[in-house]
Amino acid sequence: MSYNPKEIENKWQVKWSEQQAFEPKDDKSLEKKYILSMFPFPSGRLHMGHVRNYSIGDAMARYYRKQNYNVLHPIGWDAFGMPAENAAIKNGRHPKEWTYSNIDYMRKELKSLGLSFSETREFATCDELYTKWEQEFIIKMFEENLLYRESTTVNWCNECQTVLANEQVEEGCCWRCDNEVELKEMPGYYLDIRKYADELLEDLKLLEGKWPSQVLAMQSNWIGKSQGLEFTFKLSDASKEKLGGKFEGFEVFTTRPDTIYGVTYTALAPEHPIVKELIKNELLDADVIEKITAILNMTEVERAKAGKEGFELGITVIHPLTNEEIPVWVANFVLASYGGGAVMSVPTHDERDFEFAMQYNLPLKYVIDGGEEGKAYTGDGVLINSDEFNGMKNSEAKSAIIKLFEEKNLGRGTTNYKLRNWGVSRQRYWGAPIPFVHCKSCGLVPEKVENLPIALPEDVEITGEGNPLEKHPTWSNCSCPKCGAEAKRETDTLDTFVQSSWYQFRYATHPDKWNSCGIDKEDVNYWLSVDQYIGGIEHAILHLLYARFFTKALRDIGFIDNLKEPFERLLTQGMVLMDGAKMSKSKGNTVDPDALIEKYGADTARLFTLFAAPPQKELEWNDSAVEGAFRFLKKLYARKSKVTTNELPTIEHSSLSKEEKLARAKVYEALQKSVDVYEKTFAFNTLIASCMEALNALDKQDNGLVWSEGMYIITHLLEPITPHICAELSEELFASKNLAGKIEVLDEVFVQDSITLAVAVNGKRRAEIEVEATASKDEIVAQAKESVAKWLEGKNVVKEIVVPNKMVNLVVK
RNA sequence: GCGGAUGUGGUGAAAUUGGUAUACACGCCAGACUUAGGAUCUGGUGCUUCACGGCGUGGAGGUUCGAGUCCUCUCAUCCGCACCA
Repeated sequence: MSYNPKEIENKWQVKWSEQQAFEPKDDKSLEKKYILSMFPFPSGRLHMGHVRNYSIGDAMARYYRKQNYNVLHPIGWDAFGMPAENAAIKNGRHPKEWTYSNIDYMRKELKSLGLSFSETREFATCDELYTKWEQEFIIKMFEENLLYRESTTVNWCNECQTVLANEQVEEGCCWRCDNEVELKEMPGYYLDIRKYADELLEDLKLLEGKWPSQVLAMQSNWIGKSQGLEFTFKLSDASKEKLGGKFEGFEVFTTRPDTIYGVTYTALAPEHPIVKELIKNELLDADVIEKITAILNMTEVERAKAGKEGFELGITVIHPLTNEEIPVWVANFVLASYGGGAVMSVPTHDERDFEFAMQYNLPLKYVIDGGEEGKAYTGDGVLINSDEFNGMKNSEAKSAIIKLFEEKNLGRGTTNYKLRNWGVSRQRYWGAPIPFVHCKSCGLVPEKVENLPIALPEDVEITGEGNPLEKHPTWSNCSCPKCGAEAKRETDTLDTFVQSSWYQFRYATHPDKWNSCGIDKEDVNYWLSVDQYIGGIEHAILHLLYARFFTKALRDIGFIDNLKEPFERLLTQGMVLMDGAKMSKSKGNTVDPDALIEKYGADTARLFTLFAAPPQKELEWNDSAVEGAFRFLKKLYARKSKVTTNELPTIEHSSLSKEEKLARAKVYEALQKSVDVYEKTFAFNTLIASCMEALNALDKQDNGLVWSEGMYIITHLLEPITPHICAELSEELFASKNLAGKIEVLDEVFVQDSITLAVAVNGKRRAEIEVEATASKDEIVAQAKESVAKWLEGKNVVKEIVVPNKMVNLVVK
C-alpha cells in the first residue's frame, strides 16, 4: 500500500475528534503549558499565513502534550469588525450571518489541517456571552476612572466612517483601508492607557530574551518616555491685557533645561488655547488667521510634509531666569498633543528651532560650547552665556537647572510620554455596544450590570453611510438606569482590539463557568501566563500593547490576580511570500490551503511550511519544494516494511557494522536535537533535516532492528509536525507506544571505532586521517604528520594542536 | 534622523564553547528502469584552473595556531517610528 494521505488524515481527524483528544485536563496539579496562536478574523477562508501560524503552534502543543504536560491549545474567532459590514454592503448579507457562516467554513479548514485545538473552548468574540462580560469590564473601568468620555480632536477615516486609535494610523492612513485619515472634533470613549505608561515600559524588561528585541524596541519607542523640565512662561503685562486677562502664561516641556539661557523665542501649536483666543478676538491680521486656520485643517503628516511655517503672535513672555522679554510665535511643527502644545525654542542647540529661526530671521544665542558658528550644536559641552552655570558640563547642568526651578518654585522635573490614551469608540454596527446611557438629567450613566449584555439589534440597514445603530428607529430608546427617565443608549461600539485584549483569559476560564463569569481567577492563576504566543509582527504595537495594558487594568480592578504580563514568550512568525512579495488576493499570488491539502494532504503542507525556513523568517513559497516534502513523506511511509519489531529494540551496538552504527548515530542525533528545537530555538527546519539525514543513513544498511529503532524514533520526533502519517505508522508498527512519553538518548551510539580527523597545516586543510577512537595524542600527531609530509618538507613544526574528534592543526615555519 | 534586524552556492537554508564552511532540501547535470514521463531509483554538483593549486560566508582591517562565529571601521538591504521639543 502506498502513501494515501487523504485516507490516513481523515481517519485520524475523525478519531481525534471522537476521543476529544485535545481537551485540557481539569487537574490543576499537573504541569501546564498554554500554547496560543493569535486567533483569526473569520474572513471566509484560511490563507497560508494562518497555515504557518497554526502549524508552528500545533507542533509546540503536540510536543508538550506528548511530554505529559497539561496543554491548553485553544482557538476562537476575532469576529467583530469592518469587513463583516463591508460584506453586508456589497452582498446584502447580514454581518452576523456572514460571520458565523465563515466561521463554520474555516473551522472545517482548520480541522482538515489536523490542528490539535480544544473544541470545547472555542468562541467567537461576537457571541453575546462574550460581549456581556466585556461590557461588565468596561463599566467597571468607567467606575474606576480608567474609561472616560471626552470630546477632542480624533483621527477619522471617511472610508470606514469611524474614528481610529493612534495606533491604527499608519503613516497618516487608516490601518485597514489605507484611506488618508482626517482630523475631526468629536466625543469618544478613552481608556487611560497613559496611567500605565511607566509600568508598560518597565515590564518590558521582564520580557527581554523572551520576546523579539524588535517588538520590545517598538513598544518602548511607542511609549516614548522622556524626562525633563516643565515650567510656565508668564505673559508680559501688556500681553496679558491683550488677551483680556484670560491667561497668565503657558506651560512648556523641555528635555534640554541645560539650554534654557539660549531661548530666543517660544512657539505654540496652532491648536493652543492662546492662539484660538487671538483668532477669536481677531487680534491677528486677517491673512494670518486664514493661514493658521489652514494649518489647523491639516493632519500631522500633511504639516510635516509642508515644511516649517509660523507667525509672530504679537505677544511676549518673560524668561523665568533672565527676565528678558521673549516673542511668542505660532508654528506648524509644534504638536498640540505633546508637552502642552508649546515649546521653548533654542535655535542654537536644536535643529528644528534653528531651521525656523533662519527662515524668520530670529536671533541666536549660543549657550553650550563646542559647536560651529551658523549651525545648531546638539552635542555635549560646557555652558557659556548662562550666568551662574557657566563652565558647568551640560549633563550636570540639566539637573542643576531643574533643581533651581524647583527651589524657586518656577517649575519641576517631570516625565513625558508619547503614548496617547486609547480611543475605543467606533461609529460602526458590527462591534460590542458601549454599555452606556445618555440621560438628560443624570448625564452619562453606565447600564446596570444585570441588564447585560446590551446586544446588537438584528434588524438593521447597513448602507455604509453613517452609523446603523444611530439610524435604527427604536434601539437606542431606553430608560435611565439611575433615574428611570427616558434616555438614549450610546450608539458607538467598541474597537475590536478590546475583544482581543482579554481573550487569552477567556480561553483559560473553564467553559462550564462561561455563563457565570467572564474570567475565572483560579483558572487564570493556573493557566496564565501564556507560555508561548505565536503571531505576526504586525501586532507588535497594536494588539500586544493593548493586551498588556488590559492585563494590568483587569488586575487593578480585581478581575484577575497578580499577573504582570499575559504572554511569557512571543514568537513572531515571518510572512509567507510568493515571488518575493507578500501573498495577497489583489496581487493574485496566493496559494489556496484547501487546494494544497487536496493535492498533497495536510502533513505535506505542514512539513513544507516548517521545513522551508525557520519560523521567524520570511517563507518563500516554492511549488517544487512542496513536492520534495511530499516525496519525503512517501519515502517514510514506504519504509514501514523495514520494521521487524513492534517496540524499541535493545541493540548490541558494538556488534554492528559501520553503516549500522552510523545510522543509529544519525537517529539519536536527531533525537538529541529535538529538545532544543521544540523548547528553545523552534528551528523545526533543522530537526526535519536531521530526520531526513537519519532516514538517508538508515537506507544505507538493512538491519531490521536498527530500522525498527530508527522508525520508532523518527515517527516520534515528527509527530508534532506531521501528526497523521506519524500516528498511522506508530499505530501500525508500534501500537503507538512511541508516542507516549519521552525517549531517552543513548550515548553509546555516538561512540565510534574510528574517527576521521582533518589535518591542517598553518590552518589550511590539507588531508584527512582516520584514527582509532582510543588513539593517543602522540599517535594522532604522528599519523597526521605522515599524511601531510609533502607540506612539511624543509619546515619545522613549531606547534601541534589536536582538537578532539575534529582536527589536527600543525603550525610550521 | 532615531531604533531594530539581515547580508553564506543557481535557490530556500545549515554550522554547541572560535575548530573540516555550504548539512538537509529545491534546481541543474549524468545514468538506470520504463512505451513514455514532469513517476521512481542511483550518482554528481561553491567558484576557478588542463592540472598541481588558488580563491571563497557584503567590504576593509584586527585578535588567534585557527574566524561565518570575537573586536574596530565600512557598505548594502529590509522593517518600525519619525518635527515628541
